[in-house]
Amino acid sequence: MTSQAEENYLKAIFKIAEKEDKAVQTNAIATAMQTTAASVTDMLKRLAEKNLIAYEKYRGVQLTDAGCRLATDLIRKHRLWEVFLVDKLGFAWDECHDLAEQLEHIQGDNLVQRLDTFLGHPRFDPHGDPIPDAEGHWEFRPQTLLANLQPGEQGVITGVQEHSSAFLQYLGQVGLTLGVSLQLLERIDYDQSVRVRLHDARELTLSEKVSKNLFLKIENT
Amino acid sequence: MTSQAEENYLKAIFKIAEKEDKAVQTNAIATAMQTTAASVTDMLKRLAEKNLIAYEKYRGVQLTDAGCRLATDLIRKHRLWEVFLVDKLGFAWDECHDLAEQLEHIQGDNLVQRLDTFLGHPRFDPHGDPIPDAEGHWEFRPQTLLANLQPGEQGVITGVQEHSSAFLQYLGQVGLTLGVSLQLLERIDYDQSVRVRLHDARELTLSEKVSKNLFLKIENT
DNA sequence: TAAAATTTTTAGACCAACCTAAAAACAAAA
DNA sequence: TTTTGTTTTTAGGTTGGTCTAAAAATTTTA
Repeated sequence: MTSQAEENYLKAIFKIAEKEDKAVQTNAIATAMQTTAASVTDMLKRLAEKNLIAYEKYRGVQLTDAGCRLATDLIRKHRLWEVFLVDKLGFAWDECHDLAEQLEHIQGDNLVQRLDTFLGHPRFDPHGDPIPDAEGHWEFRPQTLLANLQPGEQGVITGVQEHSSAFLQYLGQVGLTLGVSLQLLERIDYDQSVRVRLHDARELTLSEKVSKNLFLKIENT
Repeated sequence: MTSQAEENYLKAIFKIAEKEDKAVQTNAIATAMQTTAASVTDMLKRLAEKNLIAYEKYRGVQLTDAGCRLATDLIRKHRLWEVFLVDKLGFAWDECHDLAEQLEHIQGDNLVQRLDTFLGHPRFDPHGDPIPDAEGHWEFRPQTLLANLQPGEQGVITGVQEHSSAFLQYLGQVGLTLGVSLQLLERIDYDQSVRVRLHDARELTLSEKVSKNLFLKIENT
């Protein structure tokens, strides 16, 4: 019905639309998919033909309900497979993305549902991103960037904004993973870096870049 | 490196070569892949170009060492995924083939190895077929068709010759799955059907067709 | 061994998905 | 409002994988 290429476009469009609430532009898709604008235009015509997007020449695109549903299902599959790879197969959280990118395209009755059950209906993936349920809905979880914490405030790591391998590997190395709780000691005015204390009393200095990509749920002390 | 289509051809060639020990013919591949001889010829050229098969016009093909290795790896992956689907996700043994057919093409460092470990290094898949090890080797397991048992002889079900959904479903319905032990009571001369007694004392009559597709390991009584 | 039947290959075409280069539409600035 | 610059689309081409129909090679039969 829908090819892997089509699915990848739908997912890319969904993710761009999530951030900016306006029609998604051809170039934005081209950049996200690492391809050319011409190729994107080609594909947009196909997707419009299948009523998965609303496409007006030169005006950008929007997912239709059907397209949106398909994209959400893909994200659900992707994130469930990531949980499988990390929780069951023991991959690190920076190693699972490319594999999940392939696994999300596997088609079969009941597969997702059975996988979900097997994994214990997880609601978040290994990066803290929410997993849509079978109806395509997910709950909003309030979380704050470490960069926005006040000195003295304490929180537990709930997710990352950037998903690059380099960032995830770095976090893993210094012991910052989901569920770790930490307290903001001080913010250095000069470069906006922050000093934090971990649960085990270890102290770390984190750059502004790190603090702007790390989500926490603030805890009352 | 190798596309899914190429991989499927290699696997088909491997499976045909396994049965008949001579060069594999174009038509045999076409039949197995449900495609045309012309398409097969096209693909054979590509595979020969990549040194995965030895191809001589009009003379059929043989897998090279590289091609054979690739095919064996695919079979390993296919069968490991089948174990996953049945043992972990709870699919029936007649439901897992199509999914495994997709999953076997997933590429990633360590994936197969980790999956193998997670599953506890199974040596046989849910249909009793042997799973090649990481080096591509598998052991031969002596087994006999139910049709070749002598009255009075007893055995435990170790596999099936036919893998059709209809056959597997039928077996499941009458309680014949891997590991079930049974004794051959008598063979009816008229139609070569057989009467067997199961471990739980239940008696069944099985057609010749069934008895010629069911493997057992003979047990000494 | 020649004719008939079968198998295999070539020739030519199609589709999905991509590309580059050029043209067209739109947006911004002078 | 005309020019300039950016974005998007079109035009035309490539590749992998498929197809049908026709030609060529091989095998079987007479």
